[in-house]
Amino acid sequence: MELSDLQEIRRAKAEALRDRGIAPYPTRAERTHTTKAALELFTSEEEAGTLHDSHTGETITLAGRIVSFRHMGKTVFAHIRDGFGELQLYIRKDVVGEAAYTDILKLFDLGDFVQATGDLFRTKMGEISLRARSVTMLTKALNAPPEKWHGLQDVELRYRQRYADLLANAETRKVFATRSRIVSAIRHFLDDRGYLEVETPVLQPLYGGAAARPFTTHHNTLDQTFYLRIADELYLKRLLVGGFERVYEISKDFRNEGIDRNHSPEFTMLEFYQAYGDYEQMMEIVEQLISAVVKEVYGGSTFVYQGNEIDVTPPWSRKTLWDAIRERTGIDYTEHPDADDLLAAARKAGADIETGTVWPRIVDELLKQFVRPHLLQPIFLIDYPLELSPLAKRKPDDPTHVERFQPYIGGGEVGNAFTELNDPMDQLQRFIEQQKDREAGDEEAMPIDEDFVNALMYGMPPTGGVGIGIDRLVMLLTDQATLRDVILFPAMRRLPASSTEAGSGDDDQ
RNA sequence: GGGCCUCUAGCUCAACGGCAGAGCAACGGACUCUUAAUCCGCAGGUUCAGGGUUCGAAUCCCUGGGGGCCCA
Repeated sequence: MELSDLQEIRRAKAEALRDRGIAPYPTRAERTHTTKAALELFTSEEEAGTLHDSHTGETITLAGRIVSFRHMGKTVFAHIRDGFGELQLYIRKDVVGEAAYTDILKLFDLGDFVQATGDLFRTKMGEISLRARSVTMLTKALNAPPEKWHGLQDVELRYRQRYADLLANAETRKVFATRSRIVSAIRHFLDDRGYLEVETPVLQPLYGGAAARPFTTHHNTLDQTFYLRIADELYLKRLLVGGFERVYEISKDFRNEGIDRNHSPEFTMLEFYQAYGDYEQMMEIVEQLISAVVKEVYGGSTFVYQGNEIDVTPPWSRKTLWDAIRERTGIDYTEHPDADDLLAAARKAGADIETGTVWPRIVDELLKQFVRPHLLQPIFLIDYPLELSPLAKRKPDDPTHVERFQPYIGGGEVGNAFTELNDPMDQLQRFIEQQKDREAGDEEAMPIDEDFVNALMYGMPPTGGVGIGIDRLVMLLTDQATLRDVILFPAMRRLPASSTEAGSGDDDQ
């Protein structure tokens, strides 16, 4: 790996430190205070009137990255940033000593991690600062940070080198900190309600639980094909057969499909299941869950997504899929049980759908093209056609539809839920129907999972289940337009060999 | 998979057929309360790659690569 001129200059500075017996990468830091704790210390002493000659009496040590550096002759002002904030260092030649001062001037750069010891005071401009008695190197950075005012703008670099994006752009740091709070709030919500967090296989001998194409891999010792899970559903339901009443899992799922602003091949899913529940109860829980999360992030029940104010106060409105499609297109899909017939009606209404599309997918397209864009405020679309939902239980009064709902917020689908199908023979029949779709060329149709049917034969209690796409929820709550902006390291095409030193050509097949 | 856009110094961006430039960062210097510090000086390029058109290409055309947006 060849160093650029700028990197070479910094490497030489690290060497210069070493030559003088100073470690450019010392093993340990001796921080006594975070920047946040230091600011609090000063403010509380100031308020209590215990400052000595307007300085704190206590000597403290801060550690952080140099993010600004202003040299004024025999004085340097610099800001360091740690994980809690920033604080200004005031470094005087007559305080730190001539040799150390020269080191700081000549050998320290923007981006380096340093440690500074001294006491706190306010500058003439009123900024709480550390009057440094010593400043020492913690980590010599060889790469200069991106431009200080504009940050890192290049989207490709922001994704490929997220570390540079994070260190340059406060907004990016904020998005991912919020993401963490969201996930944490979800766990608290479910833990408080007696849900057990579990872990089910990522590598599955048979995939299922959703309509999608899987990633396929191979276990050498077993000499067997495994699939990366596309959903957790069938394993979590097996746990209800085993007697757990409430379980949830927050996990990475993988779907081998295109990448766009709403799809990532690797994404995070929350699924939770509740024995003796049904979709009515699950709707109430979803409303409460989302409200709790919004409250955690925004402190209230409203937020703005892409310019639209959204209010998640329960109860959310509910509308059958049948009504929603009829209202927007005038099409009553129950009057068109034949795919060709429904396709003709859909096209007449202005839908753009390929010839040969199977009936359930036509209904899905009508939903996507005509209904979804209007669903800004939270709403549950309920009662989907049986053909669209092979794992959901039929409505008692209408066996052509199932008890299923999808929550929509901000024009996007954030989840999927049903009263779970627990009749093993019905489930087997649905799998068989899926198999027919598969053979007809629908690559996303589910394979038959006989072990799952066997589990249901032991009996799964009436159950309500929900899946929520965490990434899409985070998009909404951080006002991001692209899924990639809420995923730390989004999947990218590998760069041509020279820069990545890619392993032996593994891109054939 | 298709259409459109994009790739220039470490970073942020100009130059759009006629000498490849600025700001930040760097490097040398002045400055002991600065806040995108200021001031003086200096250096920095395979203009994504390859080919073509042209007296002359970062610029126009073709092929390929990376990325983005829209569509499927």
